[in-house]
Amino acid sequence: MTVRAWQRQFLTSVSALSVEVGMPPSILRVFAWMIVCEPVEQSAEQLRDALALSAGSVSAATTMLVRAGMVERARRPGERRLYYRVRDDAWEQVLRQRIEATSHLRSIADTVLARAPGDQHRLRDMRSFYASMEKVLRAGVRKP
Amino acid sequence: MTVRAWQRQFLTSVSALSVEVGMPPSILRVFAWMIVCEPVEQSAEQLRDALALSAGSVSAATTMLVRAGMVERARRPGERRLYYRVRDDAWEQVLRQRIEATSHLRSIADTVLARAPGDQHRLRDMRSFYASMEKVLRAGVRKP
DNA sequence: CGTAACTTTCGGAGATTCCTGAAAGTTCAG
DNA sequence: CTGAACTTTCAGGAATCTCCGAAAGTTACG
Repeated sequence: MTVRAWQRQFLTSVSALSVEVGMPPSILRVFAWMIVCEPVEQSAEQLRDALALSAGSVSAATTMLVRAGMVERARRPGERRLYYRVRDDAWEQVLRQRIEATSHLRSIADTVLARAPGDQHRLRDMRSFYASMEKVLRAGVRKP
Repeated sequence: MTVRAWQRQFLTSVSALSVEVGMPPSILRVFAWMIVCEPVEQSAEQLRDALALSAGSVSAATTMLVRAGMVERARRPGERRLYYRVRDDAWEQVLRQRIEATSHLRSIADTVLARAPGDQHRLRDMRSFYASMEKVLRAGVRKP
């Protein structure tokens, strides 16, 4: 399996974001590869070869991506190998997680506001930011 | 300057997010403190005392927060000290940066799509996710 | 200017993270 | 049930990150 130039470019562009996304490069690389690989389904060994990762890293990455709902496993009858592919609703999962994270921030602000005396102008700003963000994102779920 | 229980709770809740936000705990703690501190304006020394940080860490944190547009410096005439306070438009800056990041992801997808042959169903999904995200966020800027 | 008050820079220690490679665990064909 | 193929777990090491503290740099008053 040879990695083409445009695929390599995609891999590096995406894994460069590992720090801002807060994910290990190897996991980002695996997911990026699964977006551009051919064929769509890849075995752990294919991932290992294409990305020059150890078997352990591939296992950790696939486990994590499956748990996050971005990737799904597929077994083929009469084969020991597992295959992985991007889920159709992968991006909905991403959105869901963002909503969750936003909601969490808002609830932190809520909780502390309930305990804090006085004006708390700055805290209220924070809460209304995340509240409106949350609303906007949830509205984005229902396809317009 | 004594840190109250509700303030401490806020500090820990926020700094617990350092890994998912992708920011050092100390910077997050400084920003969190600036949201709940009294008085609103704090000198570097006050930050140092309240958060038990070294002068160097406080300096790094304030520099970073000022550069990110979340915090502003204030000088007082006839005083050597610098004071810091949360900017009124701090959260607009956060939103702006999110839009930027989203737009960047979309443009990565765009660029690679232009170079990739064939169907690229998965890449197009990614692009349209970030494109619609971008649109939604930009709409969120104009206050409803 | 000189000095005192305050802030920033910078080298390095300590902690954490990420990845590898080997060993153990699973799964399926025979 | 046995053995081979494949996957997961885990300890360890390298690289990175984060923070501290001392020294250098700034700023404002006398």
